[in-house]
Amino acid sequence: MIPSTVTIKDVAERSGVSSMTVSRVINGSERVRPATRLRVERAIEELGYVPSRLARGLIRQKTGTLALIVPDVANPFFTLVVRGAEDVARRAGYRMLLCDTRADLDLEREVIEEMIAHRVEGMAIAPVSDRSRAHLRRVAAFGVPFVLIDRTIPGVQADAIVGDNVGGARELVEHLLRLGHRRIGFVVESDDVSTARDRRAGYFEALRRAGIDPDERLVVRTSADADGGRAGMQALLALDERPTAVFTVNNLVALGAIEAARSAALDVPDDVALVCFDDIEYASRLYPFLTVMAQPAETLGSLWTELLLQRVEGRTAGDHRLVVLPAQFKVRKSCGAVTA
Amino acid sequence: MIPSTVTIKDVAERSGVSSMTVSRVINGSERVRPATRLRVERAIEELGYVPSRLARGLIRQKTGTLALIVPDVANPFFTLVVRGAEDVARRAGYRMLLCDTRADLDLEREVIEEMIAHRVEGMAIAPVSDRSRAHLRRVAAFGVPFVLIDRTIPGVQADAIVGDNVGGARELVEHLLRLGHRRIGFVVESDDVSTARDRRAGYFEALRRAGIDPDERLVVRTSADADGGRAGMQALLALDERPTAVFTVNNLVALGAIEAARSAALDVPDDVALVCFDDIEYASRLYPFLTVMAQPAETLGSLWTELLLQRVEGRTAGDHRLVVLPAQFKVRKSCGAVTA
DNA sequence: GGTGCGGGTGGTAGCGATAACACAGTTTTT
DNA sequence: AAAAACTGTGTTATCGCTACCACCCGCACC
Repeated sequence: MIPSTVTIKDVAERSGVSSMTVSRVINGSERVRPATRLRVERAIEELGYVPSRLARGLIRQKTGTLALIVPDVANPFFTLVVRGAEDVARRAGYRMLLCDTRADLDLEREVIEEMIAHRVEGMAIAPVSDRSRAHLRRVAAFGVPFVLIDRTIPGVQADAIVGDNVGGARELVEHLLRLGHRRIGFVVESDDVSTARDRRAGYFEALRRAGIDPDERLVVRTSADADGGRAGMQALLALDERPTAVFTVNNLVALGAIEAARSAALDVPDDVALVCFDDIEYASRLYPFLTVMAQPAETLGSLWTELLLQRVEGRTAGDHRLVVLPAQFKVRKSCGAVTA
Repeated sequence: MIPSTVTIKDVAERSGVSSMTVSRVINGSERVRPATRLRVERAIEELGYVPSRLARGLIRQKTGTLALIVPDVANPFFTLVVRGAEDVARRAGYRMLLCDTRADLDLEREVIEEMIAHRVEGMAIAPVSDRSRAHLRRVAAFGVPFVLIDRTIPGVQADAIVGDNVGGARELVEHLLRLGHRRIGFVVESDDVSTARDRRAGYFEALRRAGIDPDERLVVRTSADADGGRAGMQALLALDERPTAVFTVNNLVALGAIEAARSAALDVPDDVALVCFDDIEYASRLYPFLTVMAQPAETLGSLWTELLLQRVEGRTAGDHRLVVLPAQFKVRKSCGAVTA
């Protein structure tokens, strides 16, 4: 046990050549006589030699690893991002270090530092909030290419891939307006996350276009999870004039909102209509009643490698690009027409 | 840009000491005069130096990384495993390389090879099937400690953490029996996955204890995803004497089964009762009608590091341990009593 | 005033791989 | 036939860091 790792020298010795020749065989160089190559390959086989990426990385100054940093891997949206990212990274010959920041700024700083120490060749980051700016500047200062995913940050120059938050939100709200809703609640997280900001903008834009004077009391700010959704919905239902429809900033918030509505003995969509951003794949199959603006999460996860590798390999030196992926509107039954 | 990475020598030069002293400062050695330490720390700060884990790993023969290899990160069960694993790995001072094998044996072999090349200090593997045996032998031969999670493999000596599949399945089926069901269908994947084998054993055990002669036609073998569930349910519904209740091997299969039942204009649980292994967190909140045997996925993901690190750090040299986590029975409404 | 000791620091040699060059032997070119 | 080009291989010098040992210094001790 613990066979003190076979090195290139062991292989060289066993096959009676220098380690350079072994290196050439490993790397598929042409400049090796077939007979020699065969001897080396047999020695590799017999010894079970696997070249160390550590050593190779040190001399080549490339580790072959990328980092993906997200606020919550268990969020169904990011789960798909992760799968898309892992897949393309591997196809491109890279391994992926996954970090979950738990939406914690300090933890984010810490893991970013660790990824720098690991000399990852690039990072994809869904930042916690605008306050992640300092962390990203550090990454940039260190010369590590990175791509923002899902969320942008004002003042941070970088390639970014996001969904169409303004347009998507507007479309969802316009859908509710077409159904006759006039008092539309909005449950949203803090404004220092770009997605929240943009969806808020879309919400107001839709109302303005419809000539509706927005009522600030209908906009509730909470945390971006199910607990927040529950609290937000409760707040909306407690209003004197409660909304007939509610737009929640994402899927988890929607879940909490539905639970709160049920607790108040209200039915979705009969008593209160509901729409949200992001789909919940499995839940939607079981309960196909939630109207959502589904983002192409897996695509979002798979595109970043392309952008990143263009930077890494120096194929793109120009301006930073913002890729906005169109969201897909899925009308289901969570928003009946106003009947009252 | 590309500030050609600051090295320990740059720091040494700037602070007027040797790189050994800088190394001592980085590693918190006592043997450094406070004044010197201060000078070095300032230089580190000014240059933005971050020590390379590559170089350190090469000399220390430790990379500080672990690998987690699962068949599908987007499966809600594994998603939780991933989160649990990432969390404890980081707390223990390790980074985590995540690999998704897509339940593909060839891909599994490939990623395992890559993880060996990366010199991870340990792996947690949810193997594709019993045919992963060869891959694990390779890992063992290389002296890399590993833990099996969720699935065991006959003949592979290793620490393992799994749910109580036999007991859980038996309990689910016994629940159906208590409700009066006698013809209980079982939709399961191939027998070369230990979870399927064990749940099958639990299914038969429950029937046997109840004195029921099992009908092999009620056991349908398909793939372990929603498509398989759909096909499996269709097959069961096409029987002359169709089952009044169905047990599916996991949550995704259950989703497909429900869809198939609906397509056949049958209601769950009124026309056919349904139970399954694994919960679907978000779906269950939205549609709280599925009776399941929930496994402590996140715990399963977090325990492995403990087992693994005991091996890595040589704290445990003894026999391999099998940790069986009790499953949690969640009775919801997907299994009404037999009314016909 | 040697000897011993421990604190603080530096020198040197690698970890395992590859880049860059060197070089002998063979083949092609002029 | 000499020069040029190519083939196949080895030598050497790192990559960035740390293990290991050497060393110098000041102070206590006998």
